Amino acid sequence: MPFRKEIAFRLAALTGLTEAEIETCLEIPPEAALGDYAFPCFILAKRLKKSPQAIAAELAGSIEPCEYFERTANAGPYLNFYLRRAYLFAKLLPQILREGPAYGRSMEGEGRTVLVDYSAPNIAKPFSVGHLRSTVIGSALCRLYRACGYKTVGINHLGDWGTQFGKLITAYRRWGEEGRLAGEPVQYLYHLYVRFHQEAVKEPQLEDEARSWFRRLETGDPEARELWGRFRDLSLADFQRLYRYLGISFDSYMGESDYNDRLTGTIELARTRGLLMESEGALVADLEPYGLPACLLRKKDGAALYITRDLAAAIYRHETFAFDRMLYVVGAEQTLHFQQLFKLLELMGFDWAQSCLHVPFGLIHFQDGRMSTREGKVIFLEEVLQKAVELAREIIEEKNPGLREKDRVAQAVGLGAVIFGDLINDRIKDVEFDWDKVLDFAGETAPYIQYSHARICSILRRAAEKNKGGSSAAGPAGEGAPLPGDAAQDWDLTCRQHICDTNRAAQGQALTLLGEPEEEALVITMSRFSEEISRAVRDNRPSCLARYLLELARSFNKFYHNCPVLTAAEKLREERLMLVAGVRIVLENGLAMLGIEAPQEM
RNA sequence: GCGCCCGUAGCUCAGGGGAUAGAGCAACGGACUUCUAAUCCGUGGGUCGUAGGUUCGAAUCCUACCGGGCGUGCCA
Repeated sequence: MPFRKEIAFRLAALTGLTEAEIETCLEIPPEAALGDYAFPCFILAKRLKKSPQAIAAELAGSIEPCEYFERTANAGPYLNFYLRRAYLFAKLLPQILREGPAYGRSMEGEGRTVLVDYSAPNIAKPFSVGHLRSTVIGSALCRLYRACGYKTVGINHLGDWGTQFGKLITAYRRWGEEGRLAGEPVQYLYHLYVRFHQEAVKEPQLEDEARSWFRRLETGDPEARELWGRFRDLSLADFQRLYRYLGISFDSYMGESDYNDRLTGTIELARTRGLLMESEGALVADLEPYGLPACLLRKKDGAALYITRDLAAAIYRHETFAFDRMLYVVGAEQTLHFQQLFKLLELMGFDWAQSCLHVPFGLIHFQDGRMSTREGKVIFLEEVLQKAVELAREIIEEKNPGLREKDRVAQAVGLGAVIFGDLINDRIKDVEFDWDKVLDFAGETAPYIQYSHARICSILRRAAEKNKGGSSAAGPAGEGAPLPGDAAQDWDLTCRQHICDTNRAAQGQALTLLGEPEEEALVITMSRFSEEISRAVRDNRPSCLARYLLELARSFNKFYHNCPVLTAAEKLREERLMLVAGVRIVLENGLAMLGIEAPQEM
């Protein structure tokens, strides 16, 4: 809704401030009684040589009511704007119902392409909860940018190259058993990886052997290539199973190994730009003049490094996708790496280096220290997801044993809880892994939002049944709970029918009966949906949207407890049905942007 | 040593120049003959790490210090 812009436009004419300046100062008052938007007048005090209180009073007197705002009032140094309730109920609400799944989408990024590099697990290491953050944050960012009209390309830059493969080859040649590899590939490779590090403590020459095997891999040694290929394929298949389960997909799986034939060219380019010097047999870029430590592009044994492959990948991506922006959703511990990467790209003459952005996030750790794949101190994502889904299943069994499609609902709720748990907090914060928290489905969680959504669906379903004289259109059993993601079925027919009815009603009549504080709070909160999406995109922080959805769900639950829908008098019932149908749309669309399903029953 | 990040209620965290610092969890007390109690209502709970500074105004910006995390050339 264009409320902020409207205020900025009107105040710009009266104050001489620019619209952008005004928009950035606008706030939401701490109490509903103080209005819906507020402009603090302090910044004008000096210029006008008047007290902010006087300015607020003056402005309040010279702003006429309009379509959006029914009045303005000064409260101390603030100029407060009161949204026209009739507008919200009669215009915004029908708009939400009309747009349905499209509500919240915008075209603000039209014509621009954003690459998002995320997940990027190390092949041949099991997927741990540590990898979840990049996966879930990156996936949400893709969906959010897409919702804003950007063309997005999600890239899974697989960690399928590097010294760890030398380690694995070494370990497999020493202790490997064909049968075990075939049986449980990822678990077994992990076992070998841990064993390698255990043995390497006693036998340090293992590390040299591993480096040498990696070097042979790089030069195309057939035995090394053959083993690497098998490790890679087996692991990738396992990851893809997990991504499918999580409902996450990528546009490209190009990994580190895919850039091998571009490494020499990349190094040459850096050399011709005068960026490289030799030091102790290695090729080094001196970044000292830019306040960064020097970085190695090639080891003394001739093998390339992570940053070399990242340079090659970035160049390739810009050639291929001509992106306007590229995000690297990678842990904060790699901040320095990306500073060096971006600086090198710039020095190599790529002006698009400034379009590259590291989107860092904090570490997941245990109470007593960090997770470590090498030491075997990890929690597998698979285990977390399984436990969450199982628990959801138990709760369903206890609370709603008659529910159809229990497994699918349990999956939506369990996965939702885990995904949301990772998105709710500012990504930069470290998080302590805590089973109790992961398996908590009450309070600020996805199940809380999903439950609100399911309750609305239940109201809409009952209303539709009532309208049809008891005959249900929900399917053969009449109690169906189809889940989103099921193409044609993802929208319960009864709900759809009902929304069509209310939509027709909305066009024909003004909504005049709504006006309880809970009802106003709902529609005002809904009006902020697109603002919150924009903010999440602007700051690359899905947590903004996650928190907003909680607020809306909380607001709905208050309404639910204070304002009966089905038992209200007929006209009021119709209007309230429209209201909750709108809330349902926002909840479902918002959850979808976070990669979370919204079951219609739970 | 140097660099970056974090420090807000017992716990987990919002708020990132503006009105009386907010949620959830945990604790205690209430609400299911009424649209799903995975819910709602109420109570208690704060030197916003410390000390300075900038400002009409600081949890928010700056400086220093303290505490924790991460990084700091042959890993990714």
